[in-house]
Amino acid sequence: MTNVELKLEYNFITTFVDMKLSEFETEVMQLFWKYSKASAPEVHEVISQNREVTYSTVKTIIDRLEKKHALKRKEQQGRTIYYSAAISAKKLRKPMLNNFIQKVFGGDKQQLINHLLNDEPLSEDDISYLQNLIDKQQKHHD
Amino acid sequence: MTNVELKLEYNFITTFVDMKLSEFETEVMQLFWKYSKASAPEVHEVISQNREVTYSTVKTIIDRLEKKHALKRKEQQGRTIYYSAAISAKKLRKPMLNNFIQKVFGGDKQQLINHLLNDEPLSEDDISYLQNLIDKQQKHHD
DNA sequence: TCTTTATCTTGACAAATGTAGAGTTAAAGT
DNA sequence: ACTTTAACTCTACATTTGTCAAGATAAAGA
Repeated sequence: MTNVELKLEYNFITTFVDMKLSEFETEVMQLFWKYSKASAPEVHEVISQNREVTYSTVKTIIDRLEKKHALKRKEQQGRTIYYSAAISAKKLRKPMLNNFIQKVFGGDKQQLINHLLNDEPLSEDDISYLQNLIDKQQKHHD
Repeated sequence: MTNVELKLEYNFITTFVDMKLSEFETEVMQLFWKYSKASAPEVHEVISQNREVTYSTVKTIIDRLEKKHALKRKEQQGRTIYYSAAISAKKLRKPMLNNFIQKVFGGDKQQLINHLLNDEPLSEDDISYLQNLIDKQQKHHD
């Protein structure tokens, strides 16, 4: 997937770390950005609503995310470990989006915007949201 | 990466085929969408402008794309085989984008639009371009 | 306290992916 | 015709990824 350059600060020493998440790992991260904390059984529960997958599989993904320092243990209740995101959505999404544009749209951001707005139907909600964004930007120009 | 459902038509028989391209494979496809035909040495040449990679590696990727029916042999000049895309950019991008939104933005398209448009300030040109698109879409809803 | 149950840990494996060396062979150059 | 070169084919391999079963173990319930 994407190679995320993460800048970590260990008491005044700045280090660069590369984080690379797989598709499944990225999918799981969504939940931690949404809910701030979650346990493996909970994640399993949610993912299971979409497709068939065992607890073991989900837990393995979570373990790998922990090893990659994308998740950290937050607290424990009984035997249950609660994890939380150790890296923000924004930090990950930015390089991932750039990589996606590079690989799938040949680096042409406009193409992506085009595709998004022309080839996929926008809901009325999407449209008013977009209108709003534009209006805001418009102000900066006046 | 993404699972692309491709509808192929073999003399009146419609078949569904799943196509799954890796990141590198997707990257290589860009060139074939851009140039309509290219040889392995040419692709190698272009990719090499960005990173270190041997001809062998590139050729392997092309072979795999051929096996997946994403590329087809178009013509031969001497020993050199020229390939061309056997699937359109649009067909591939659509499911890939959807998958990306799902996995990276938790299915929230507006988040993506937000990222795209707020990342950098829009030029007046961008704005009028967008306004135009919106107006067009708006019509579909009325 | 003893049993049941839920959660975790460990180890494993096939398939996909990125990577490339070695060897073959057909063109091209001399 | 002979040699050189460029492109191809084939094989291989380490790593990553998705997947899970089996076993250990702690908490909860009887």
